[in-house]
Amino acid sequence: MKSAAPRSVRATGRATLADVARVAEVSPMTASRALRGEPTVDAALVQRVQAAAAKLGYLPDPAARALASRRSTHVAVLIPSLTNQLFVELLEAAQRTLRSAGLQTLIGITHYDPAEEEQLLREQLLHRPAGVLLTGLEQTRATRRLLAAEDTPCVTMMEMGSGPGTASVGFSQEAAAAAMTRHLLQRGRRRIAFVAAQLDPRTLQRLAGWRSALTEAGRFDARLEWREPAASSVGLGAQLFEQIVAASPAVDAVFFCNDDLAQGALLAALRLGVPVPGRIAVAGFNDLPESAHTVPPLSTVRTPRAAIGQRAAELLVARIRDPARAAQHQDLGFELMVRGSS
Amino acid sequence: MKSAAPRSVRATGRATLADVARVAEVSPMTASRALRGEPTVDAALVQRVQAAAAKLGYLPDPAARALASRRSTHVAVLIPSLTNQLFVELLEAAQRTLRSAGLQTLIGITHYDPAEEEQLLREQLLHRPAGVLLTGLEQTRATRRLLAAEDTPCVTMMEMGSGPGTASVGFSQEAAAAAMTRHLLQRGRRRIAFVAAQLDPRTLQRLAGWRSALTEAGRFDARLEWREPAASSVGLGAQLFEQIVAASPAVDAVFFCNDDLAQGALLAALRLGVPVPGRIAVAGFNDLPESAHTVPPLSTVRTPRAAIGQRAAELLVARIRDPARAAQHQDLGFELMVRGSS
DNA sequence: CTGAAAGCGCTTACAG
DNA sequence: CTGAAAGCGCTTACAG
Repeated sequence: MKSAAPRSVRATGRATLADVARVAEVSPMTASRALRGEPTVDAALVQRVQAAAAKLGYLPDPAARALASRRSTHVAVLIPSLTNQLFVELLEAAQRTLRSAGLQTLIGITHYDPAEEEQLLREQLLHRPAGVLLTGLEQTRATRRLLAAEDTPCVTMMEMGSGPGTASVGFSQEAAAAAMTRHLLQRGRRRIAFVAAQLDPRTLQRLAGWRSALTEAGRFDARLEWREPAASSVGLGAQLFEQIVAASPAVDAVFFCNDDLAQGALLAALRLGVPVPGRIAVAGFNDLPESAHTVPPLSTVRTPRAAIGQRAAELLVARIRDPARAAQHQDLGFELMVRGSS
Repeated sequence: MKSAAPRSVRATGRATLADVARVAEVSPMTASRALRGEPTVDAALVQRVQAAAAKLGYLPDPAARALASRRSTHVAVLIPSLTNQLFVELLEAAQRTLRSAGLQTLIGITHYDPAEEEQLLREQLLHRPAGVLLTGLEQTRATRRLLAAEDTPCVTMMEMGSGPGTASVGFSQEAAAAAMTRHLLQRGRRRIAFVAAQLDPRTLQRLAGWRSALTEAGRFDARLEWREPAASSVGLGAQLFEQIVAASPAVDAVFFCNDDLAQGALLAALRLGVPVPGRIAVAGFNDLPESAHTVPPLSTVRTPRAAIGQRAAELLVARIRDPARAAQHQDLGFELMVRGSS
C-alpha cells in the first residue's frame, strides 16, 4: 500500500494558500492575487479561488504574509494615558474602525512623554505595522525619522497639524478654550481663573486660548493662572478649588482644563457651601458623560474625541491602501455646552 | 572591479540572525539558541553572539520568528468594555506587565457577549498568540475548544475559577457583596435594595451575595431587587435612585452593583433633598477613584482590579515560559470601604 | 493575465 | 554542545 502523500515536516493543520491553489487548479500566485483582490486576475479564476478558499475555510497566515511582504496588519496606536477617559474613548473608536478594516490594534501608553513614545514606536516598528496613530504633534526628531525611514503612514489625533506630508484629525484646543472664556465673560464674570493640570501640550494650548480671550477683553491677570503638573482627577479638582477660593476670594469663575477637575470642584463647593454659579461659576473641558449629571450640571466644551478616533483611523486606512493619497488635516470642531454651573 | 557581495533580493536594511552569526563566527542556529538563552550553548559562544548582536544592533524579526515557531509574542486580552473604568484599569495593569515581559497586547472588546468573545478569539488565534487573557468564566464551548486545540495558555480574570487545567485570578464577587450587605444590616438598615445593571455574570453574583446575606438575616424581599439590563453609568444611577425612592418610600439603603451608579444616586439625592445617609444609605461596588470625593463620601467595596490584571499577566507569562507549570486559582480578596454614605 | 523561482528571517527536527 | 538541511506560508520580482 502506498504511504500517504508527503506532508510538510511541521504541518499546522490549517489550510494553506497552496491547498487553495490546488483545489482551484491555479498556481499559488494566482490564488494569492485573487484573494487579495488584485484587479489583474481573470474573473472566472477569482471565482474558483474564492470558492476553494471558502470550501477549505482558508484564512491567511498573518506572520507569513508579514514576513514576505514586510508589512503586518497591525496598527500601532499610541496614547498618553488610559487614566484620562478622553483617550479611552479615542482608543475605542480607533480600534473599532481598524478592526472593521481587518487591522489589529497594538496599544502603547506614552505617559505624555515623547521619549517614551519614541521607545514604544521602536518596539512597535519591529512588527512592521501597516500604520501608526499618534496623539498630538509633539514627537521627537527620532520619532519622525523612524516613521519616514520605515515609510509607515501616520495620522496624529487631537490637535490640528499643518504642512504637507503629515495628516492630522483634531480641533483647535485654543479656539475651544477661548470660546468658553468668552462665554464666561458674556455672563458677566470678571475674574476668571484657569486651572491647567498635567501641563501637556493640549492643556497649554487651552491655557493660551483662555489667556488670549481675557487679554482681548482687558481682563487678563497672571494671578488667575493656576498650573499644576499632576494628572487631572476629581480629587485634585476638589483640592485646587478649595485653594483657589481661599487664596483669591475675588475670583468669580474657574475654568478647568478637564471635566474631572471641574466635577471635583463642584463637590468641593457643595461641601464648603460655596454657591455655584451664584458666587462662582465653574466650567470644564471635554464634556465627559458624568458632567451632565453633576449638581449643578457642568458647563463645558464638548470635544469630538470618538469622531477623532474614527476619522483618524479611516484616514489612516485610506493612506495604507493608497500611499499616493495626499495627507490632510481635518478640523472636527467643538461645541459649547452651557449648563447650570455658569 | 569586483561587484559587491551578493545581497538578498529584498533586503530590509536590518541586521539579521545570519549577520550576527557571521560576526560571531558561529552558525545561525547557535546564534539563535544563544540569543534565546537556551542553556545548552557554550558560555564563550554566548558571549560572542551577544557581543555581535549588540554591535550590529540586532533585533529579531517577530514575523519570521512567529512563522518558524508557530508562536507570536502577542497576547490577546479580551475585556467586556472600555466604558467601565474597571476594565480599563485591568487592561492597563495587564499590558504593563506583558510589555515588560516582551509581549505585545492585542486588545479585544467583547461587549459582554460570549459569542463575540469567541469571534474575536478566532481572529486573534490566527496570530498564534503566546497566550490569552479572558474576563470572567462565561466562555462558549467553542472558545474552550479553540483554546485547547491551539494549546494556547489562558488565564481568566475577575472571578474565581475552579478545577485543574484552568487558571484564574480574581475574588469572590458574591462574598464581597454579602460583606457589604452585612455591613448595612449592622448599621441598622432593614430594607436594603440592590440595583443590578448590565446583568453580566459578575453583577448577578453580587446580586446573589446580597440576596444570601439578606436571607440569612431574614430580611429578603423580592421587591428590593432592581434589575436593569442597560450599562451602568452615573446618569443611570441618578435615574434609578429617583425611581426607587418614589416607588419604595420604605427603602432605607440602596446597594448599587457599581460605583458609577452610586455616584449618580448621591447626585440625585442632593438634587431631591433626600438626606444620605440620614434617610437612606447608599453603597457602591469597586471603589472607583471618584468615590472618595463624593458628597457624602461613598461607602463601597474596594476591588483589586489592577492587582488582578498584573497577577493574571504574570501567571500567564509563567505558563508561557513553562507549559508544564500547574494552573492555579488566585483569590486576591476585597476590602470594605466604609465612608460617609452608610 | 499567469506562473516558476527565489526569498522573507527565523526555528524545528535531526545528525553527529 | 553545534550545525547543515529543510521548512514555516506567504509575496516579490521577473518572465513570458
